[in-house]
Amino acid sequence: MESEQKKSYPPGKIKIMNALSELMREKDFHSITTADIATTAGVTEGLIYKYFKDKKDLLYQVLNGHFQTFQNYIVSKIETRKSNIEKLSIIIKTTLKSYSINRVFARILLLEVRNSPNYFESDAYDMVKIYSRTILDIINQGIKDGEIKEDIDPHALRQVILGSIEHACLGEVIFGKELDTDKVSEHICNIIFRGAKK
Amino acid sequence: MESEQKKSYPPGKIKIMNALSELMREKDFHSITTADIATTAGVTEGLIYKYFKDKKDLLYQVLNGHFQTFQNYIVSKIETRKSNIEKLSIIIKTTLKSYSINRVFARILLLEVRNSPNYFESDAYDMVKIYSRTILDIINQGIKDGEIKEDIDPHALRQVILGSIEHACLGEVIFGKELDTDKVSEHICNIIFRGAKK
DNA sequence: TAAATAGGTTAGTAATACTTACTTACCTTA
DNA sequence: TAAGGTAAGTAAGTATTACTAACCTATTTA
Repeated sequence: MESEQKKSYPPGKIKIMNALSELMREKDFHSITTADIATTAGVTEGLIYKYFKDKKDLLYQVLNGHFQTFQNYIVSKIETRKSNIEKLSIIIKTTLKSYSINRVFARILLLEVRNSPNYFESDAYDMVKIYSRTILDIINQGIKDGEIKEDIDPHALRQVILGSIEHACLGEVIFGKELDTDKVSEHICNIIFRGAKK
Repeated sequence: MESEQKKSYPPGKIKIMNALSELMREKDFHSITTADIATTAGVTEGLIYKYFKDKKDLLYQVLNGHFQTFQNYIVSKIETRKSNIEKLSIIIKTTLKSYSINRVFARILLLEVRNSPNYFESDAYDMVKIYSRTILDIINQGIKDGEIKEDIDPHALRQVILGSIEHACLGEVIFGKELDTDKVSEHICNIIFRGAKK
């Protein structure tokens, strides 16, 4: 059920990371105490600080662990397609699905890390930048290939795509609502690519 | 310079709220201590708990204060317009501008409150719901009036609109970047209403 | 065999959100 | 005009919690 970490990490470290992951399904990060984490993991509080600089570092590393799953899932889906619009559609659908499958990941990424400045110097954020860059590249290629209108601002389009995805997930992440990712992504793509105006 | 609160609040309460507001321009909520707030306000820590249930309640009330400014600004702009598309465009532009002018407000709304469940029972969240409902109503009216395609899902369109706005502000809020709100909102509207696909 | 290293524990400490008991000043209204 | 009530504010805590330092013990390594 748990166990995303396959690395040759010491067992205690894995237990700690899984414990936080588990607790974050119910509570927000700030109201989870280090004592909580330790007892859930079945280790002592002190051990947390053997493996993690501080509580936030633990959060970032958990985030990074989930990122692996995310990246693999995304990459496995895009490559085969030739059309850039199709690629973007796949990214939208796949990202939505990833967030849906992996809600703790979504919760950390969308709600918990963004308010602490040092997150933006973390490895996890580097991965976000790569992901985000990928989208921009596809957009630019799409404009070059004549699939996307040339009067579209690439950065703006990326913003609309990312914003739509994230906002669509919020209800899910915050209230635990179910989300029909196929349907929602279709609706979003419909709006973004074909436009809402008659 | 400060002073948004005109209500007949006791002076200490106003000072406390303004103090938090001020501190939040530089730090994130969690790294601001109650001692910080008290000294900045020129009162004692105890007084905070005379007027606010806890630190988060203070945050929510500050948010509510800023909401007043926000609502007034928005409302003053929409009413005169007749076209629904135009109304939505104005909302996008005006919201972006509001966030830009009032960054502390944006920071609280987009980064700080969403991760604590009891925010969603606060008065502040009720105002968000009203704002959000307004957008949905305009969309539905737009479909009825034949301005917006009838195969568009109203909730999805709202999500795209809100998501685009919020994501566009993130850089601003997190990194303090400047944002050309007129330009950005134009780009966003261009994509959402006319579509990105050639 | 000595020593270093890895995995883990115990028992703290400092900081910080929040409380309780108290003071002072102001406003009723009888 | 004085008593009583209340609103505004203070002082001095307490309990919780993130984090630390020193210690233990087994297993590898030289």
